[in-house]
Amino acid sequence: MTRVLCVAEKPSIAKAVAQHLSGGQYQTTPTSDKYIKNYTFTFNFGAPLGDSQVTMTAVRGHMTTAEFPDTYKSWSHPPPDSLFDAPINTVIPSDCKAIARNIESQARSASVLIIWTDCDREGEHIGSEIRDAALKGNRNIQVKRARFSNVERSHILSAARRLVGLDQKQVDAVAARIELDLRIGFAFTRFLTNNLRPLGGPMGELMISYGSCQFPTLGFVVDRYFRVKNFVPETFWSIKLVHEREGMKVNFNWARNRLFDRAAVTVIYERCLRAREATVKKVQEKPTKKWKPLPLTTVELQKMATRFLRMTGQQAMTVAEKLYNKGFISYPRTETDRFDKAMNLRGLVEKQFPDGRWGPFARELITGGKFNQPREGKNDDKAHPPIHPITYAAPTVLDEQEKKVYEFVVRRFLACCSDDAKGMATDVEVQYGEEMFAAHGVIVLERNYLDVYPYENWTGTAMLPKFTVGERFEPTEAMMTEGKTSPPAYLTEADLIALMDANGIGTDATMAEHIEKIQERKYVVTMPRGGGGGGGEEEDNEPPAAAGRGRGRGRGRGGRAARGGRGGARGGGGGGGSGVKEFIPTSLGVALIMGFDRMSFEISLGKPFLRKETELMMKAICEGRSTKQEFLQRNIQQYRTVYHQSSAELNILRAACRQYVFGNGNGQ
DNA sequence: GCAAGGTC
Repeated sequence: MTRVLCVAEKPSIAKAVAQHLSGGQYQTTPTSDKYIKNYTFTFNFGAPLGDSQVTMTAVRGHMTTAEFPDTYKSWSHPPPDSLFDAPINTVIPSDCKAIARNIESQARSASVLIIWTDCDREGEHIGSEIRDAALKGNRNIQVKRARFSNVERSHILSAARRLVGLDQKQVDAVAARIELDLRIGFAFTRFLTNNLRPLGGPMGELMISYGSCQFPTLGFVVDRYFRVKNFVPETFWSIKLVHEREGMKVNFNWARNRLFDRAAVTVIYERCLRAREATVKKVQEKPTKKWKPLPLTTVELQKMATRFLRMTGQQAMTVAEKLYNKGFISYPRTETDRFDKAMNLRGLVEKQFPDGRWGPFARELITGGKFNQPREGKNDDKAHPPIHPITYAAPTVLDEQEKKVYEFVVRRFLACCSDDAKGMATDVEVQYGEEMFAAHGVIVLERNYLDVYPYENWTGTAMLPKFTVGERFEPTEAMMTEGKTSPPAYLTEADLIALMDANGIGTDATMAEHIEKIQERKYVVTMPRGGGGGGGEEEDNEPPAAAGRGRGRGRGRGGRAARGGRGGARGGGGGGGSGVKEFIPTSLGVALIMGFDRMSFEISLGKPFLRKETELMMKAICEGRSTKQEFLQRNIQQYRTVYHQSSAELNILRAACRQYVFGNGNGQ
């Protein structure tokens, strides 16, 4: 019999795969790592391996770490820029030694190694770490890799019979990223801390770190801060048309919405009044629907948790991990928003029958024939399915936080397996003078998923009275109104996560960590939205992080929110008690970003472009269009130039710090 | 004392 060693990325996968391959007939042996067990069983891999004696074990994510030699311990000499070409050692940290030894010794008695890490880039690199540990124990071991994207029995069995090789290109791409992040992170952190310390104040004590993800994250917060601060309200005018019929008040919206020219609106308005009557030009009734949500990804979970569960993204992830480790929900780190067609979703819905809150809804899906296949998003990380409940967890076995997250995951899943909400939309268009006005109404006919998913509602739900094409009527009310544009709102955590996601900053597993990091470093603070400071509308000179703004959230896109009517911008739902927090940079955070922005290099460290480029170059390595050597040569050279230019223009950075942190001079 | 990425 062939002797085969299998290694997964985490203990839970090792167990699940062992279970499927052995049909439950396996033996368990503990290792010297408290989380990792070895499972032994027999399995027939088909040709060429055939009947095999298998040991299945795992690592716990990356097993090695990159570090500089001890001679580079000092922060001042050799100078930080020596880190751009210092040697790098890849070592196994002490808490991973037992894991490596286990693989090494198991490899001695095996002739084949099969790597069962996640099928993403990092997984491929972890696979290479496993390979290296195994080769240390057995130089002749044959290395194979299983490709699988979920732990369904049939999928695992077919993956075991279609083994492939490790993809060295992906391994190289990750190795290049690791090396670059280490060099630039350490070099710039030492540079900033050393050179800003003499300024005193907060810089005298704090560590000023730089990281390829934390700086762009800070950049987003600072960027929005300035868009709020520099916002200049503009006055606009509009025409409001109201008609009462059958006891209902119908608001017609002006097709031009609003104009920033008072005289023009006055002329148009007077023409409307002279026409006296409005004519109905179009009446359209058509079925409409509100789509059910997409299957749940990590990014979406974090966004929803910060909006509706009063948690930070980080807290939501910690709780989700606990639920995962207890076996209640699936793996919480995924980019996938489509379920594999082979998955037995009905079975998972049935598991929710016992619940008093959503059990009846789940039952209706299955026994009432209301089950619908979930929508399919465009993302598939080929490593994990969307987040979904695995088994039923009674409320008594969960703590308060776990209850909230579990409830959300279940409701989201049931919503996905339900049907879109359905309604009837009515559009009425009228001509008044030479201007067009329109009213829109919706009647909800079937709530469907909305019944189990309270995080959404179908607003704007209103019935319209009967109108007939060609009829004329004298509007009850026609008014010229004045309003002011209001500034965009500060970023919420959900906004920040969305920006990071869109710009490729961090991964689903690390975004929340970067957000924590820039708070820990005192680059940003959070404040309750609408709270603090009394929110004087005209004040514009408050220092960063000094006061919250009493503003409702803007409704428009592109930061141009408007509220019509005379009252101007007032409390549009952001009032106290919403629990939503917004991110505001500290004076230090502003100084760092502005300092780099004002220097004369092409791409500022505070912008997301460099990191995006890194991401693209990693892709290029994976696709064979570039190599690790080329990546490192180019990037290190680029950052070295930035480093030396930053040294040469240190006065600009220091001036920005004096300006924003101490309020001295204009910093130019 | 420094990064970002895995996972517990």
